[in-house]
Amino acid sequence: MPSSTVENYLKAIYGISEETAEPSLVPIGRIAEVLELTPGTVTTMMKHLDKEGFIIYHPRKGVELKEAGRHAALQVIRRHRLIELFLVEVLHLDWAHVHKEAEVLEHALSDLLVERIDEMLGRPAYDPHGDPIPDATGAMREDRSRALVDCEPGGCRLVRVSRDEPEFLQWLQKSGLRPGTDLEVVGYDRMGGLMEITVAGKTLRLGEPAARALWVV
Amino acid sequence: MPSSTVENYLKAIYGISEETAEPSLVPIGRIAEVLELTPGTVTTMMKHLDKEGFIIYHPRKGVELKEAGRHAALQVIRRHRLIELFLVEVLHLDWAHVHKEAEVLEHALSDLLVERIDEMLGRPAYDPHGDPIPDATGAMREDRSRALVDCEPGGCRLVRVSRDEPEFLQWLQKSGLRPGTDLEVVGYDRMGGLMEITVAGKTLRLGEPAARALWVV
DNA sequence: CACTGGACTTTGAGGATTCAAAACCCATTC
DNA sequence: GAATGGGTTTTGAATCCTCAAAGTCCAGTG
Repeated sequence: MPSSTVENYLKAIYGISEETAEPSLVPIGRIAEVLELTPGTVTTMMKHLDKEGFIIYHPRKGVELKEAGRHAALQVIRRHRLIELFLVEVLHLDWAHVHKEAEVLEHALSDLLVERIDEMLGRPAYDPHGDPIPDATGAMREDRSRALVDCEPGGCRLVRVSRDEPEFLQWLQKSGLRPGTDLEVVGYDRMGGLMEITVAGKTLRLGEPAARALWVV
Repeated sequence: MPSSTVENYLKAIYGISEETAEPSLVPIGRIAEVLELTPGTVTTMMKHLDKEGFIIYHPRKGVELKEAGRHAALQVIRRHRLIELFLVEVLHLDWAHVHKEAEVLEHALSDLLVERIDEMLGRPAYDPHGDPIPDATGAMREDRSRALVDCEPGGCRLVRVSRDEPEFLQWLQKSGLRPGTDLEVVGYDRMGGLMEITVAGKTLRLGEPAARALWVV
């Protein structure tokens, strides 16, 4: 029932609200930034989403998702992640390129089709980037990973990658880094923002933005 | 590049122009009927499609596709038919229900994805309804079938079904009629509009609209 | 407490797509 | 040749989503 535009707003709001551990209001400017729209456009839509019962709009403060909004967002995220996995597993598309494809398809698949795909993939819990896939009710695994950048030297396993750029993902792949890969932190130079790790015997140096996008247990 | 709205107009125009053997101008009212829009809406869009170079708009007479329009239409039809086959073959959706699903997805799949699906299905020539699938250049098999309603008594093979309603398709399926099924025309009562055929030993009676939607060789 | 800067809201507008209803054109009829 | 009627076009308006730019609010500063 919500248009794909509305779905994208809700997904963005959900995503931003998940960025911080503490629950807090999502600022309008942040939504505008994520969706690459002007703040005025977002304000207009926030009033609309409030009237529709998806969010509570606190003028000049920000917005928060209501249950209906959270649920709609999780359904879109579920579709997105199932589609990504489907494209990789069944159609053998490249891990690095499925994101944009899924961004479109997540608004075009019927519930029946999503259910069929979910079933075919064996009700998977994680997508190709290591993000948890919500089940049909919206529930998903708690994330227990830490950002690599916060790790002390020692062994750990990469479980999630929180960036979407194909170039970055392709570089990871070439470096042997995929969700599931075991690695060892050699050391981190906080001042220089440079981390040294070992993967399959080879030594790699990561900049801080990269080390912040890799999540390990 | 054309919006999905434009794609639907072009697909409709192409479809109507294929209804008659002789090439002739496609009337505005027919397009409105197929797309369930008012004639005024269609007129507006025809001017736009003409300006964009997809068609030639002859006011008060009708429209004809230019090469760009024909090509765009065939690409959409290609996507539609490949998606239908994919849904049936890979996701095991019911033959009777894939049309509406494909109607949405045909506007959401990238060229890369279409190519991948085409390859996976072995570059198929026909979709689940027996309609020919254009190749990447827009070329497709010539259709040599005749409407069942025009057949003399004797044996023939069902190759195509030209209606989309799930109820009709489900009824066909229950009656053992699918593209590829051999059948025998027992007789046709033109006045009563009733055709009697034999399928796998069983006798079936078809009304004229049904006998007109079944195509045989 | 007045001032400033930054974030947010408002306003006016435009593109895409659609409708209802009035106006129009023209082949056919009388 | 004028009238009729059906298909087409025009007109005015609405919805959805978007922007630019002007206006507003408020936390923090001096």
